[in-house]
Amino acid sequence: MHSSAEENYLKAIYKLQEANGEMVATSALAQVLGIHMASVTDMLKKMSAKKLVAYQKSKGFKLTEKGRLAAIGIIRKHRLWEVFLVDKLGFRWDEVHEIAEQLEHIHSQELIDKLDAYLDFPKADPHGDPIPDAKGNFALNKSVLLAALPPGSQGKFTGVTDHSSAFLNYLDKIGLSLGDPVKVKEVEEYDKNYTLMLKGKKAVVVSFKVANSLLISE
Amino acid sequence: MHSSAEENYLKAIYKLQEANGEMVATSALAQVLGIHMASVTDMLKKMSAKKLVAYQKSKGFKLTEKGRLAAIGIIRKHRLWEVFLVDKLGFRWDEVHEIAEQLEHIHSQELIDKLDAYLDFPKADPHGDPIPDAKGNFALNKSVLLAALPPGSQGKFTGVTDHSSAFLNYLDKIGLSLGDPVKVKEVEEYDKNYTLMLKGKKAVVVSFKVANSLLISE
DNA sequence: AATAAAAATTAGGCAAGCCTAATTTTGCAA
DNA sequence: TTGCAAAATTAGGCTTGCCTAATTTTTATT
Repeated sequence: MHSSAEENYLKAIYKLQEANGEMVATSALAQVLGIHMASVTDMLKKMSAKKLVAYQKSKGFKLTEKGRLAAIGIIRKHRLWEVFLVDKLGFRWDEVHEIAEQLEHIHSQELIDKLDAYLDFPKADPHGDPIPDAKGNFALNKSVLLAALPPGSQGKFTGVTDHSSAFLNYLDKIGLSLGDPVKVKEVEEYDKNYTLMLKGKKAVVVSFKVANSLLISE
Repeated sequence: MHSSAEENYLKAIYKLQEANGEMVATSALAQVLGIHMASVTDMLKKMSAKKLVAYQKSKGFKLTEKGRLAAIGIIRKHRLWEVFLVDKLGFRWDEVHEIAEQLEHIHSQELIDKLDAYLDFPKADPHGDPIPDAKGNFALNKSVLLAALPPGSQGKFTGVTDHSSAFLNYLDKIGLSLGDPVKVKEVEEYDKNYTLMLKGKKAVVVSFKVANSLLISE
């Protein structure tokens, strides 16, 4: 079994690879984990020895297949627990991240299998992030950033790329929830503000920063 | 916040005090925690500095009020999670201890409050052990050991003092479940075997060892 | 190619929690 | 009361995962 520290490295490396391509730098990892580079070098040496990551001289490192599967397992646990916290316990979507960060390190395959079944095999967490199945496969979601859509486009709001409480609360405030239909009415050239039509013909104007944090599908 | 190691000490000390009276010995703690005495001495020095336990020269040590409340909080979490695992996820009563040992160390007061409400404020865990409320109070249960009852007595089976899988599975096998009525039909003087009448007029003969692990109320 | 800045690694340390071995303290029996 | 055994503590060490400071390697710029 892996330690919590190792699991946090695995998750962080996985996410960095997702976001920035193949190879991950020591400095990038240090930054997202909030620790010093020397510590990262240390830990990666140990994780290399365990065949969880592979170095490539002066190019960085990446997860091995073993490491990738372990990382997906942790992400699966995190997201299932988030669903539990919101759907069953009644937490708000901006409150669950820290608790799930702890729960994701509980070691019991049977627990996760039963939790998954209890939640009725959800495909996404409360922020729209996809949940891999027990075999590590994601039901692929072909969402795009709202900021990439031209005026006139429409679709369904299915995820966020900014998971901060501040952002999630902002969405609550303008009345935008996961699954809602969204139409891009107008894009102001000058400041890139987006005018959106929401459910119930409600028009809202959001900044590019916001448009760049919303994922749209369909 | 306390570390998992500290929490395990707190829980162990609490249980030893419950079972054997006030003062707890280094050796007893080392034994139940499965570690060496020197390690216990180390840790207790640290926990003393934090005012979680109080030494009494050459008499042993005991929990301070602060330590007692912390211990009860951990026991509360452990038992609530056990209820969740059995009632919601469908685990058997002999399977939940190890998983709850991990879950009890999750730090979030709000999580426990919501879990408690979600489970409808249970008063006992799947083994009949009482669950303290949010203020640390146990709804007192005045159960007695079956082995202390004379022939002819009857009551309800409300708890066990042996939590091993082997014992719990044995109870399943003879068809005895928490809450069932039990009557002591006969006690054999020679070998102290107990003949019990269970639900549906089923008679079973159990050893003294078994009678000594069953708690009866009412 | 020279060199400065950025990235990475090495070296040495620290706290938590455990260990073994050695020593001291305590308690009980003769 | 002595003396031995059990209990407890001290001393020194180890691993994990982090730290700072110093050094080396890489990369980018001129």
